[in-house]
Amino acid sequence: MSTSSTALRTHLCGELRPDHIGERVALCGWVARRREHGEHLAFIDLRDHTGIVQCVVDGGADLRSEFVVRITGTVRHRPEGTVNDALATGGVEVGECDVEVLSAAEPPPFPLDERAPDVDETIRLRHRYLDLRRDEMQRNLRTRAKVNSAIRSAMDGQGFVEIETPMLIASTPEGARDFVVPARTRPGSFYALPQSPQLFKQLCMVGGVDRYYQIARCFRDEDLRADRQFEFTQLDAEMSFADQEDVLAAISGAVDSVVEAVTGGRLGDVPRMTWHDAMDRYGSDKPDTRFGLELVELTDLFAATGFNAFKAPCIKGVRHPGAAADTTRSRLDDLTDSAKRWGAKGLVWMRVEQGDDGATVLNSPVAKFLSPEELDGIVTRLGAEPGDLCYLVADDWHAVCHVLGLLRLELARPPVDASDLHFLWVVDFPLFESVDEATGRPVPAHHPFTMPHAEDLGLLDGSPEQLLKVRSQAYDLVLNGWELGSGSVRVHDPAVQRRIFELLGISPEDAQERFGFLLDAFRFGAPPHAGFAFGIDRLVALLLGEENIREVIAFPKTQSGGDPLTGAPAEIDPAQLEELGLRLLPRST
RNA sequence: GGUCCCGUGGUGAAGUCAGGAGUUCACGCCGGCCUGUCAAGCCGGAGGUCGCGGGUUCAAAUCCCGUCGGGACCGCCA
Repeated sequence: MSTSSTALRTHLCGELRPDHIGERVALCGWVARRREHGEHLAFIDLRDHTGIVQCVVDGGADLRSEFVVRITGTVRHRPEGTVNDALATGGVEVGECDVEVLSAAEPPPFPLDERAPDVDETIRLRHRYLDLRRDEMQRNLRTRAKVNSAIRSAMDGQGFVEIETPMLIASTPEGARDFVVPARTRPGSFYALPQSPQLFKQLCMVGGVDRYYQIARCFRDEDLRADRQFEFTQLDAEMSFADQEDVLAAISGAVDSVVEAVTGGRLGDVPRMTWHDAMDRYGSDKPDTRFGLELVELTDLFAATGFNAFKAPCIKGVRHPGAAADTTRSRLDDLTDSAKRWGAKGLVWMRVEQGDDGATVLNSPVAKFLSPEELDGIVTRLGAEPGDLCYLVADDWHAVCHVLGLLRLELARPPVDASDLHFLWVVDFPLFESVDEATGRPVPAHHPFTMPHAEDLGLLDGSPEQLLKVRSQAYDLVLNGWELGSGSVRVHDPAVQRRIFELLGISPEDAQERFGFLLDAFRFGAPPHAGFAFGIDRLVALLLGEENIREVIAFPKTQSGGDPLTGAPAEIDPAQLEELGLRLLPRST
């Protein structure tokens, strides 16, 4: 069946070309623009999802913006000198038009053209059905559909089976805050919406599925961001009898298909970096490797320093080449404030200048507290040259990396750019991200079913310091500083699982209570398995050069979680509450 | 939980720092003119509780407090 012709139309607006000249066509669409020249002539730009074509109405036309019309006419050459190269259809026009109004329309509340991105986003969202008519949004929706399609064929081709897992599941206290749904049939009980299909996909492995995937909607009740919505979509996958390499290869295959479908290019070999390197050099577990400004280790230079602020377990620096001239003092003060908000005790900045004797000197409020050797060391280690600005932070390793990592982004992060894609696997995540000072227990970096590195298993019985050295078989996919997704090899050995639960302070009773169904399943023969999930909203946004995933979601929510179109979230009828056995607390003021 | 920015006819902006008549610009809208335009053009017109509430002041879009809405970020997101 043709994708163009229907009962009401023979062609789509954007597909008319000189090849069609002479054909009598019927087009349907919206009046994008009209140029009326009195009662004798009018130009109507007719728009559908494929584009715009100019229709010439002799005798004028009483149409308004966004009227839905059916225009029947003849495709013809544009007269000499009136070809419009800005339009794909600009070589032709539709003449001898009969116009039938299918729906009249009120004037749109905002311009549906290239000016729309400047419009208050609330207004766009309140009238999202109008926003979606725009080229850019049509492109985004269709690219997203193409991505889903590419993912499905890539996963199908690799032997993965698409399985739908439930949306109404039991809440587990780990991870993000759950969205919760009251259970009418069991008052006082609640379902939760899945943060991910994690446990179900592992059950699929026990169920002999071998390779599972799902384009899965996930829900997390945490604060929203440019790259985070309450509900988002992941490619979720799991493989049996597989290790990390198998998973990376399979996911790379899917991402490669996506990149090819969207850009025509190929993914190529995705570089890898250990988590420790990522933190050490970029101050982030999702480093944006499109630009330099790497963190430079300086700790040893200050082993015997007299400067109290630098008597710290870790000191690192960042060099911002050539930034001295256009970085004002007030900007430096702002950066210092930011660094403090990010958790630093302070931020040391140094302007690199050329001294009278030609030597490189550091101009900084703290320079007088540092020895010549220390200053020389900074210059040498950072490779500082006159005109540069250098920033130093002293604290423990985590804090230094974190603050300089954020500073690095603040100083030099390039805008989203679809033509400059730096994919990166971050591997060897630690099993535990920290040790809780109050309880002395390690805090898991991933979920508690993450398999440690085989050679680090012995450290599980060691000191807290040794525990923090345990690497896990967990890995993230990063693109231009956005975490696209993560995965791990799962624990399938009951002894290892018991030990990890024990370390985390999860008693056998707790474990049974929370994940009993999974542990039970594992008792009946669990294959070694590993998996991954990546966020499709984020991937599509970055591939399209969008700074915000709302641009690739048909009906997204605002930062406060509202939908200006439907008014969600909304109060519900007291009768509904009654039926659910719920009563509202008085609002706190 | 926190930091910062924004809110002015339907839309986008200027005006706010430094208080003085709802002032201005562009688009859109309505009417008129117009036979080759393409963000058509020309002429005329309508349209605003300056988000909301309170305070200061002779006087508030402008200053102060609060609040609502939007955005970016930190925390949070196993």
